[in-house]
Amino acid sequence: MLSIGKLSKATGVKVPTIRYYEQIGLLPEPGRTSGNQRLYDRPTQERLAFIRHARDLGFPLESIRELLSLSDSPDQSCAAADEIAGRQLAAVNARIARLSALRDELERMLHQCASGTIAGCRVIEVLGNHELCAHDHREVDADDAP
Amino acid sequence: MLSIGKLSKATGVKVPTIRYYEQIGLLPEPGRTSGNQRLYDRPTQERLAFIRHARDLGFPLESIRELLSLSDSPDQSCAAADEIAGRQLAAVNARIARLSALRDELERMLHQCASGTIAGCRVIEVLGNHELCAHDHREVDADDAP
DNA sequence: GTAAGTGCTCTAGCAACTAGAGGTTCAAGG
DNA sequence: CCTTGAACCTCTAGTTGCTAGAGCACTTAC
Repeated sequence: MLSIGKLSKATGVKVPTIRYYEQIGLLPEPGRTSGNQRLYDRPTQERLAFIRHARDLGFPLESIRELLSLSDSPDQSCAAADEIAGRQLAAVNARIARLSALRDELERMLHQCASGTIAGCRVIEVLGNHELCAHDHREVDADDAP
Repeated sequence: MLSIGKLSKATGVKVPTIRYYEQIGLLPEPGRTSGNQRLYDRPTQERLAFIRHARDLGFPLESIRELLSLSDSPDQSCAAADEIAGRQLAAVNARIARLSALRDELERMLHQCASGTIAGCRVIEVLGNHELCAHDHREVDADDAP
């Protein structure tokens, strides 16, 4: 049985994040010590490792919730799990495509800059005038800000 | 002079988003009609187009704020603008690298799946056990969920 | 004149956490 | 045994970049 701090070190998930996962029902409410501190058993540790790994792979928490409930019923077909992973793969590919277009545009912008004053700065100019762009990077869906 | 709806159509920025930009000080408070409705002039329309374009390129609003204040002082060196764009390029490249690793891992996971039951599902198995991964996709920084 | 459409303000919500306040409990050293 | 400091507790609020909805006022076209 592990305290929340030990569990955090063991899985690489921060302490407040673990409590957050409990709050939203991804992790079960753990047992407590007499002094009301959380105590985690092995299965919960594995569950958290699963969540952590899926998050590392970019799965949203809602998908992880589905995957967890699938892994709780081992006799079902794994088609559902494949579908979730496939969706995630498609999303990742779309984001890569989008970001590649952005990278090209940013590089173009930077290469054109003669390092003069703002008045002639290509960076500012291109941002102000979409006509100066090589391609259309607007009409894609998701947010990609860091 | 444009109403907020017309401005929205002209720039492709949604009406509530325009009001939000005003609220956080990215756009100046516009004039109003006698009936208290916003009226936008040409410079503000250009400013919004600039914001929109920079957002499309993934710049965070804080960087856009800096870029806007730079573009207001045309005699300065554009080194600062270059630096911001360079930071954004670095961030985009990092995200592309990260996402490429994730894509590889997801593809590996999916290819290995024999489409049987959950009990033998590689997707679930790999997620539960990081040892089964080809490489380390964890230690990178930003969040990449869609 | 009236009805549809557009505008107004305000509050609350989304993902997925993170940070802080203000207090309790545990573990190790003396 | 007692103290000290780290780790724990709950709760609220903030982050980013919007989006949705309630409940009104105004404008425009017929």
